[in-house]
Amino acid sequence: MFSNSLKYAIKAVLYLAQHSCEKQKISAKHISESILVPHAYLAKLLQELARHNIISSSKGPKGGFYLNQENRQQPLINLIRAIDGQQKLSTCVLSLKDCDEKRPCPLHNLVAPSKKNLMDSLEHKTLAEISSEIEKGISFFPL
Amino acid sequence: MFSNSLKYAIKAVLYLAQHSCEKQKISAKHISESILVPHAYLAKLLQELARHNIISSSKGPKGGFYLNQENRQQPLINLIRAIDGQQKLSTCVLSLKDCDEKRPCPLHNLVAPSKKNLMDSLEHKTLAEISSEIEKGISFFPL
DNA sequence: TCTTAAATATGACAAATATCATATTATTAT
DNA sequence: ATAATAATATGATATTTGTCATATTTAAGA
Ligand code: FES
Ligand code: FES
Repeated sequence: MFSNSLKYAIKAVLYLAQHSCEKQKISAKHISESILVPHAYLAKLLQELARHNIISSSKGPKGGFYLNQENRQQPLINLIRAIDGQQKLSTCVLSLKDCDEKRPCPLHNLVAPSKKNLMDSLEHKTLAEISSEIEKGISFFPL
Repeated sequence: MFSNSLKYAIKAVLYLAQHSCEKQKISAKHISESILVPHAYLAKLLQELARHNIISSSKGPKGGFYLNQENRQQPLINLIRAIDGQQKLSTCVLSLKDCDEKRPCPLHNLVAPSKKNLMDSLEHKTLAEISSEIEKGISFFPL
């Protein structure tokens, strides 16, 4: 459902949401060891996320990656789009040209409701909200 | 969302649902030309589907692939499992070991309802039903 | 029984994704 | 200023997925 890269990216960002702030930046190495993801690979993903302004970064000693307030207020879908690209989730499941309510493909009516539901969720849930649910014990993020 | 292989397989099976029966078998070559899928690749997929009893086949002249009554009564999920394997749809979106309502991962509550909804749909909709909707003009299957 | 049409089995090749490595650049602190 | 730290840019390798090709087996029909 989600690519490997995306899973890693989500884990890393959630880790940052919980352990970083403007004053407490975290290195790619530290993150990779914490969430058990190959560090060279994660570094690349983090760079991509920083480039898309999903996360923040600063170079040099005491530098690292972190989430600022603006980052935290973004919906999860932004992260997904940054890693997997724009279209992945929005195209027809059979890759037909125009996925259209007027001319639905044989699977459209079957999957469209679930998909719309999922998209709405991803569109509205912010990183801050997800992080807060972990803190409240509503969800669990094992490392 | 669905792999390329799966999309091709679904198209081929829907084509068979509409154009084949025990007395009217269709060759891989004919199918591949009709649904515009590379024929060597499709042949492999069709063989895999036949092996899993999603579709029927017979060798030799006048042979080919087709759907019998039993094939048509199967839910779409069987086809998906035959091509993409058992686990793809059932695992945690973050690949955590036990996706559990008791200990939901940070994305579980967000995606689980949509996923459950989709799984239920795929579990209950038969190939016959999908095919019938195309015939009734409820959905469209452009070739 | 022989030819032919088709699936089946197997494997080679290509492209995309995932993984690893390294040289460069920027920033902090001494 | 200089040394150390950490991101950035770039690219190499490995694995998976997608694509293509071919030899073998089975069954129909002449
Ligand atoms: S037309 Fe295929 S999913 Fe909408
Ligand atoms: S625990 Fe991750 S999706 Fe259920």
